[in-house]
Amino acid sequence: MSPTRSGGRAPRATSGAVTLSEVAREAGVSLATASRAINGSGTRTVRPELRERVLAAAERLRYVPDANAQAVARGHTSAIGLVVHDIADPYFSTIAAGVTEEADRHGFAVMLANTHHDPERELDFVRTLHNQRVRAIILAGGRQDDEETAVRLRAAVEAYQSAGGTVAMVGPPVLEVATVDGDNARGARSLAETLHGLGYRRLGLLAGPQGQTTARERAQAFAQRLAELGAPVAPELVVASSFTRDGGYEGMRRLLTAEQRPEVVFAVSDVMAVGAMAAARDAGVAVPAEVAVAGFDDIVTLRDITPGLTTVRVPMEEIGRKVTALALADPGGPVQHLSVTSAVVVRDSTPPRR
Amino acid sequence: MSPTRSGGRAPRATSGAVTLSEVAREAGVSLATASRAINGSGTRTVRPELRERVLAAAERLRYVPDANAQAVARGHTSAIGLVVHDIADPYFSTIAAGVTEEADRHGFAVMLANTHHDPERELDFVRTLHNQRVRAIILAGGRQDDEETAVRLRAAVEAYQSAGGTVAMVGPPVLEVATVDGDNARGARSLAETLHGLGYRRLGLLAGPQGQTTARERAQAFAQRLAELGAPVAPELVVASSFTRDGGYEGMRRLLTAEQRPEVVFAVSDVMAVGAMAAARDAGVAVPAEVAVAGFDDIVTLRDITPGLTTVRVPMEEIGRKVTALALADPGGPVQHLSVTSAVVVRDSTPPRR
DNA sequence: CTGTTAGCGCATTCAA
DNA sequence: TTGAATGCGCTAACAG
Repeated sequence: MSPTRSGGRAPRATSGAVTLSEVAREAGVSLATASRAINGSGTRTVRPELRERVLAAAERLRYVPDANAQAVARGHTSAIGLVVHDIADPYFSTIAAGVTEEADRHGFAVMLANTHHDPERELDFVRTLHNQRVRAIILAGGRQDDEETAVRLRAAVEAYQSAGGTVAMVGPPVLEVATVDGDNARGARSLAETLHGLGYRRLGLLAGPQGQTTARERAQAFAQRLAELGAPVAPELVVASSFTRDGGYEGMRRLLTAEQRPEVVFAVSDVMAVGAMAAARDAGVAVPAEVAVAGFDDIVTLRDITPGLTTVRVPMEEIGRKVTALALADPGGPVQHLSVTSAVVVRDSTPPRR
Repeated sequence: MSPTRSGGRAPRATSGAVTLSEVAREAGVSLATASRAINGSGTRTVRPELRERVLAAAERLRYVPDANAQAVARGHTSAIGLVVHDIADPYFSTIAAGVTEEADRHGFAVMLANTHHDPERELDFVRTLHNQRVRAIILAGGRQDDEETAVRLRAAVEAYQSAGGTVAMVGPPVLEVATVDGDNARGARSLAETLHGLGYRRLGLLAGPQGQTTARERAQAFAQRLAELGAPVAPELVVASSFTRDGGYEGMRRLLTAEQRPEVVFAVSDVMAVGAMAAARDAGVAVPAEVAVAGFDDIVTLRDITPGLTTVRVPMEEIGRKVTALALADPGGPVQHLSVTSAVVVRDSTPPRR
């Protein structure tokens, strides 16, 4: 049985997968040598000739290493977890694109978890990802302030961390966890200044779900800056709703029934803004002639709508890349907090007033 | 050392993760019993009292099972892989939403792979997912006809399959692999009929990348049906381009320079249609007054644009759910081929003509 | 019903 | 440089 023989067909592995020891046997070397030849981690201590032989055998047998077994043996995996509220939402899917890209660069696989805005499922997923022993977990949704589950979530996160996992999230800096800030507060302030500068004085606010950090940050910073500028948002012109198209639609409907209609409405996300514009249209109120509209995010898919939507550009893909880089950074170092830069983009939906 | 004692703090696992044997010791039972108590797979053969004790110990120690070790021991994982061309594209992210939902129902984690339309990376990802030993791989992008890599991709897929993996894809039925058809051909034919019925006779076609099944299916069926109806698309009014907003933009620019401008332009995706509308706008050509536009997909985020975009609604989330169900179906059964139903949605971008 | 034991596929230490 | 042996965390026969 000369090991170098290669005429016959590859043996049919009845059990399905080919194992390293089969490769070793086929190559006529020991299991250890085969292991070293195939991944050569660290010290490459295997004679070229043997290495060739092993690689050839692996190729012939269509050997594919078993990442699970490697994980058990090595004590760590090559996967990270990504938790989003709604992968169908362009905001999150764009972040996801950045995450997969960066993870790819580092040779990591990405496990995707979609919570559908359910804190309970977010909790479950942290456990699931812990269970999968992912090297790091990225929490892309804004924190929810639901005290109920927040505490349990924190517990799950801590359990994961104390087991050696790294956590990174998108949002304002918090202790013990690396963060990438989306620059929401500053962006919202800038937008407030811009609208004020354009001449708007009576402003409406579709504030989104106030339990969510992202929405609240944007809404609060916006309102605060306006107050500083001497044009505070009237309480009856602030409406909370869900972070969706329908949330924007319903919110706008309510705003349009106010005794004094706002001159401009700021929706805390582009998706909501689109809903708001639809509501105005359905109500026979012209945008921007009768009511101007502004959003937040600068979703790519929405850059071509008419009238062009004034918004705050958030570099979502960059956020995804950065948060992944943090998640994969040396666990030894200090907890890092990065941020990106948002920028107001003025388009036709908010023409200069008076 | 009474096992029931519980006063002290949970032992600090210096190595990070808590193992099953630690739980067993803490509970004063054997490793096997702990294993049975915690997952009770199949026959639940453990006395309630002991079970309680084990569960309590696990809780106290914050034990989280190691899915990798379980995978090695059991011989299979509880994860599936999803390969998409571009997760930031609403088409794919919505399919992904359906996939995660269904996978979740079955207790499977989802590994996301984003190819960025690169066939080479698609190939790599199939290997990576094979390497991760995912139970099934879902190929969500349309097949590419690039002979070069197509052959290698098929080889990788076959290697994965012969190792026991299941493959399911979105697209027209092909051998050896479960498929869910997006009803592209029928949808495109219906749209052709609809536009013809509205009075359009000179039609333009933004055909997308002809190397991709999805785009080609839509374009071909559309053109063919129009030919049958006696209104064939003029060759100079067919332009191939990328499956993106910019592809639609550039394509439309070219169409607008034709000696005889088309009455209506069908872009094989909504995203392209939006680009096309932008191009018309930038060229000072009114939509739909001077040129009508139709798309395909009925992307949710684009349902509120003005003028409302006539399109073909594709139930992407349903596709995601179904293809996942197929991927997770009993591997023993015959290869299944499902399909979903698309439907033409007429909006303002294609008003009746003459 | 419970414990003992033998792997699962692979990495790695320790000798040779 | 190479091989034999050990162990990773867990499941699954196999005996009691």
